[in-house]
Amino acid sequence: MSKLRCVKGMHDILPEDMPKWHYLENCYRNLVSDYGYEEIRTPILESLDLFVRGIGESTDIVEKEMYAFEDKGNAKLALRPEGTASVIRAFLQNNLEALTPVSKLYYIGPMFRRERPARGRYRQFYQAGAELIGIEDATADAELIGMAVTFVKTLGIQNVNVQINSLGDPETRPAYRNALVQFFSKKKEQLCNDCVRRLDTNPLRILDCKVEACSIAAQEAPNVFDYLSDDAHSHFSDLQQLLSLHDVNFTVVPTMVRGLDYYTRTIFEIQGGADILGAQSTIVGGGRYNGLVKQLGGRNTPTIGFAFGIERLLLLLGDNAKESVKPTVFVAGVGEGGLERTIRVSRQLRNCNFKVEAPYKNGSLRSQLKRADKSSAVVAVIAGADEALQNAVTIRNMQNGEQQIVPLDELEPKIRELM
RNA sequence: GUGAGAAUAGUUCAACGGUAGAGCCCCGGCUUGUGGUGCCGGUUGUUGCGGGUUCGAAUCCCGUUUCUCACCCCA
Repeated sequence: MSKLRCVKGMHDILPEDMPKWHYLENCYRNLVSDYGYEEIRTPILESLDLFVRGIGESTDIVEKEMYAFEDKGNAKLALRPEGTASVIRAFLQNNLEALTPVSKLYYIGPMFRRERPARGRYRQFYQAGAELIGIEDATADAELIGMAVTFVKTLGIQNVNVQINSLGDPETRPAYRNALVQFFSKKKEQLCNDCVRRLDTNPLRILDCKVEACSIAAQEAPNVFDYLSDDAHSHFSDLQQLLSLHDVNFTVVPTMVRGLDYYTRTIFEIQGGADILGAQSTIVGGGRYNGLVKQLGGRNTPTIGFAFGIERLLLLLGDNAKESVKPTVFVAGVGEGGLERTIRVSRQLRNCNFKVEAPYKNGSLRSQLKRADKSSAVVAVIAGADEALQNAVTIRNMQNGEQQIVPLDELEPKIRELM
C-alpha cells in the first residue's frame, strides 16, 4: 500500500517548525519596514511570457527549470521561479510609479523551480526579497546591500561573506562578451564540456566555473573592469566607498556572475554557513537591473533588489531563534457539572486573552492533569463542584504544584501572577 | 540532467539466508479531586513499491519511487 505523499521536492512545513518561520519573517518585515519598504503580494501563476522576457530565454531557470504548462483555455502559464519579474509586472500594471518617485517593495512567498532537490534546495521553496525601484545612484545599491547584511546579522548568522561585482551596462557588455568568446575559443581544449557549451550560451559563466582546468584557463581572461563605461566605473567605486558607511565588509570578485540575464552594473551575494549548506552556501543574491522595467514595457526605470531563500537561511538559525510561544492555561472540570464549568471558565479566560485548553469530555482529574501536562500548560484551573459553591476555582501552578482557591472575579490577575 | 549511498512499528534503531525485535512515544490501570518520577499491562509492521534467485528473502540480484550527498545550477 503506497502511502500518499507530496510530490518530489515539495515539503510540508509543520506546526513545530512554524515558530522559526515566524521569527524569521517577523525579523525581515520589521527590518525592511524600518527602511520604508512595503509588502506586495503577486499571483503565483503568471503568463509564461513574463518570465521568458524578464529573466531571459537562455537562462537555466527559463530553459529547463520552469513549471510551465497550458491551461484549459490554452493560455501559456508558469509557476513563478523568482519574485522580481512579478513585482515589476505588478508595479507597471498598477501604475505604482505614479504614486511616489521611488517605490520600495518587499515580498515573501513560494517560488518553483524544477531542479534536483538537495539540502536547502526544494522545488517549491520560499523566497523573500526587496526591490528598490527608481534610483540609479550607488547610494541605493549601498543601502540595499547594507539592509541585506543587517538582516542576516540580525538573525545571528556569523561569518558572512559579502561579494560584489559589476557587470557593466548593456552598451558595453557585448564588447566584453565578445572579448571573452575570443579568448576562450583559443583555449577550448582546456575547458570542461559545460564551459564549451557556455561559450555559446553564457560565456561570462565560464569565469565562475569550479572545474580547476577552467579556472586556470580563466586566469588571464579579459577583466570586466577594462570594459566598464566611465559611468559604470564611477558607480562601482562610489558603491565601494558607500558600503563602508553602512559598515559592510566586502570582497570584490570580478569573476562573479549571476544566473539571470537582467542584471546590470552591481551584483552581489552573501555567502555563509558553508559547513552546513555545502554547495548551497549562497544565502542572499541580488543586483541591479536597470533594463528590466523597460524590457517589460515600462519607462526606463533603474532598479535594484535582492532575494534570499528562507529554507536555506533557516538551516543556519540556532535553536533560540524562534518566536516565543504563548503559555497555556488548562481548564479541568471535576464533579457534577464539571464539563459545563470548563466551558464557562475557558470562555472567561479567552476573553482575557489567555491561551486556553479545555478537556472536551468528562474524565478523571488525573487524566485531565495529564493532558494539561502534555499541552505544557503553565497553570491548571480546576473547576470543581466544591469551589463552585463559593463561585470559585482552584488554580494550580504546574511547575511546583502549589494551589490556591480563587474567586472567579479575581481569576485573571491571579493567573497573570503565575505566567 | 550526471554520479554515489540510504529506506524495517508513530519515532530512533537491531535482526546480515532460517518464527521481525528493543528503547522512546502513545493508550489503560495502580489513583473518577491532583500531572511530571515509579510500578503493572496493552496496541503497533504486506520490512518504500514491483519483479527475480532460493526449500526459505528485511537480508542476495534487477527495476522503480522517495530521501540524502557530490556535480550542474541557484536562494
